[in-house]
Amino acid sequence: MSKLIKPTDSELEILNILWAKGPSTVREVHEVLEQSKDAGYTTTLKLMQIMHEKKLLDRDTANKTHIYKAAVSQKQTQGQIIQRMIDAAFNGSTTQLVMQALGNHNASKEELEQIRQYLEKMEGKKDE
Amino acid sequence: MSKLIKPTDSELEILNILWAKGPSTVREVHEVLEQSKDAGYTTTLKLMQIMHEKKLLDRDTANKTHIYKAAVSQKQTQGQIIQRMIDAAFNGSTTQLVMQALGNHNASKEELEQIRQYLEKMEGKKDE
DNA sequence: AGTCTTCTACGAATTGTTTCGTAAACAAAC
DNA sequence: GTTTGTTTACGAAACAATTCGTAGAAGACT
Repeated sequence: MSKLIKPTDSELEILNILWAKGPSTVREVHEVLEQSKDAGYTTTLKLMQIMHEKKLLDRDTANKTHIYKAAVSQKQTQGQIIQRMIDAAFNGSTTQLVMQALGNHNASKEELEQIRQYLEKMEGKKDE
Repeated sequence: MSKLIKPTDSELEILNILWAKGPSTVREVHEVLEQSKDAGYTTTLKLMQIMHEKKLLDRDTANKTHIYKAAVSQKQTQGQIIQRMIDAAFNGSTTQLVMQALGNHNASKEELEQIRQYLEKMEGKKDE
């Protein structure tokens, strides 16, 4: 049984920062956040405290300035978000999602090639 | 400029029903909804009224029993949902999303083949 | 020690979503 | 025409997410 991870959009922004930077203080996270959105410091603090309550973040309170880090893996979180979206908006069809994503986005030749190779690797696995 | 479509999860459930069934009454939608969740009739009604205010649904009030239909296309809605998710959870990389989706889900050989063909068609287009 | 800054904690206001009770309009059935 | 059932409209309650002001603790600076 694996835990249900359902971050809100704001929470996901914070998780992204922590995944990229590793363990950080509220101030460090806030400084990154400030670049893209307009929010006060205590707003970021409160959000991260709530995320800690929800077990999305771990924190080290040994020092006055607490250190937070993601308590959920990027991969697992992405997996669950995708799955929910496939169920909610794509009638459960991964294929539909993938095609929509590719068709929508005007991927570069390099990207398409990368995906094609990945696909072949997977098809190969099926033959074993 | 195309309109921003941001349905909540509940709203998306209703959109899915209307996309599948076409124009329907509140009761018809509610009866489908009831199968998967537990909500009163007036809850469904209110949701659909709000969706009409938000221009997610059109309605025909010629008769006492109103007829609702989706005012946004499935394709456009799916496209926007995917794009938001790519930006919010996949660092803007469609490739990352596609690989995660494929890797996660254990797609069947047929599905993989279908996607591979789609890919080739796209790569072909790039050469024109 | 006293001042200044930084940080956490708390609580409240705001906003948005979801839920449903109740009433009024309307139609159908008796 | 009065009862019964279905529908819409309205309003309010319950809940969750977001925002931020304020207070107090902790440390740094002189």
